[in-house]
Amino acid sequence: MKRIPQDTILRLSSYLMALFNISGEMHEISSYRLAKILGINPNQLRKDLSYFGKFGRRGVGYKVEDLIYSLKKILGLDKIWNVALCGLGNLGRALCSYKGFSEQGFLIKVIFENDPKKIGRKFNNIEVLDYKHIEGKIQKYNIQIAVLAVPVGQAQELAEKIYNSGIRFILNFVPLNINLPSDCLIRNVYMSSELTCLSYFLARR
Amino acid sequence: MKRIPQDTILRLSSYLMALFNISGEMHEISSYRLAKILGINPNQLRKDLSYFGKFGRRGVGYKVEDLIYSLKKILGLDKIWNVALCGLGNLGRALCSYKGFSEQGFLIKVIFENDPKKIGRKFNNIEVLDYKHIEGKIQKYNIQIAVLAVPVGQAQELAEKIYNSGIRFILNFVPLNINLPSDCLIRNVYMSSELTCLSYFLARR
DNA sequence: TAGATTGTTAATCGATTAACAATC
DNA sequence: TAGATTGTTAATCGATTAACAATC
Repeated sequence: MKRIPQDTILRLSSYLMALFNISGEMHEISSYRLAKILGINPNQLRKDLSYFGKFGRRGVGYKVEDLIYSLKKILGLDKIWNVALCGLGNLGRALCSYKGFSEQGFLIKVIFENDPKKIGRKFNNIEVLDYKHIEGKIQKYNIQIAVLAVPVGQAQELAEKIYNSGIRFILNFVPLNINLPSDCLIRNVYMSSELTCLSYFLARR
Repeated sequence: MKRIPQDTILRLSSYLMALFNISGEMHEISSYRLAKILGINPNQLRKDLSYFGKFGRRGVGYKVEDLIYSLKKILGLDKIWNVALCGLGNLGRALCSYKGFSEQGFLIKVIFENDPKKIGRKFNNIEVLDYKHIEGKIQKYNIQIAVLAVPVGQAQELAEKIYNSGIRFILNFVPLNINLPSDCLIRNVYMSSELTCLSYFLARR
């Protein structure tokens, strides 16, 4: 199979999102209509899908339920993934309570902290453990993904601990470019950068 | 000036982030070293900067403090922007308490909600008001940016209200493609899509 | 001066869009 | 059948990378 751009994967995810949102109202949809909802080019939508197979009927379009099913499978959302949340600050607590994650099969199984006041308690019925115990607990809970929501100063060191415990998939909310070997996939969510992007255009409006 | 790619703006923001993180330790830095920290090509860094002028010294590199100053100015971070937060759920509360925003000059001035239990109170010393009053309050507080963190079902209607009140810059956390006239700039933060991207590669590992 | 590094143009690469035969 | 829409190849477009003269 040809190498698939990471942007394609992100778009597939947005197609799925849009399909969820219309699934109550529509049974079938054409690439043209779906692309319009998403504000993109229908050719791109079809091209993205074509990397993975044929999902529509010529002259008709796509069955919404079928395409949802196919996309979930392509994206690995037909499985359950176990997640470790690192950092139980404001953002960590919000992420922990966020329904969107569990609905998609991402389950937060354990929380890591270094604040003695938080360690040993539970949050949302999830154990809050000391950073020190990461290694063993990653195995115990069969964690595949780590979510980083700690202060900037702690992030790099913690990321290395996580890497050494065997984790290779990280969702990073810390405004810092984390340095790990290239076999580790890191997706960065830089919220301030998004605002900054708005700021740039605001200043030139 | 040549049209500047939006990706360039996002990268400039990441350069600034990296410079903040090293500003305590280094006085000068070359494009080569800075690019290495960021995991990108130094040519790209120089190219991105070249859209806006000359910021380094040949044979030497860039003064960290100077480049920070220049980037802040380019990105409009030398100004204060007033923000309205819509939705005081888990995510809304986290965003409201997030230091990263205010540090960069993004000040949340008012919060909008439709839950009668929340309306009329204060959160972090910020007024929580009814959606109904958006129009007038946007003017009163001189708001430039709206942050959307409401349930999916309310987002489109609310976005239209915001648009009609004159806002043209939106940071959207709702997993929905919001449809507004093209003179409105919307940056989407789809947190689930980021996890989904990890899921895709996990499933194929 | 010699070495280093910028700013910028040119070359390459990849992604998006257009076009259209296949087919429902 | 005629109209619609897919799947896919080819053309275009833009972004990234390479290269190098300018210059500190």
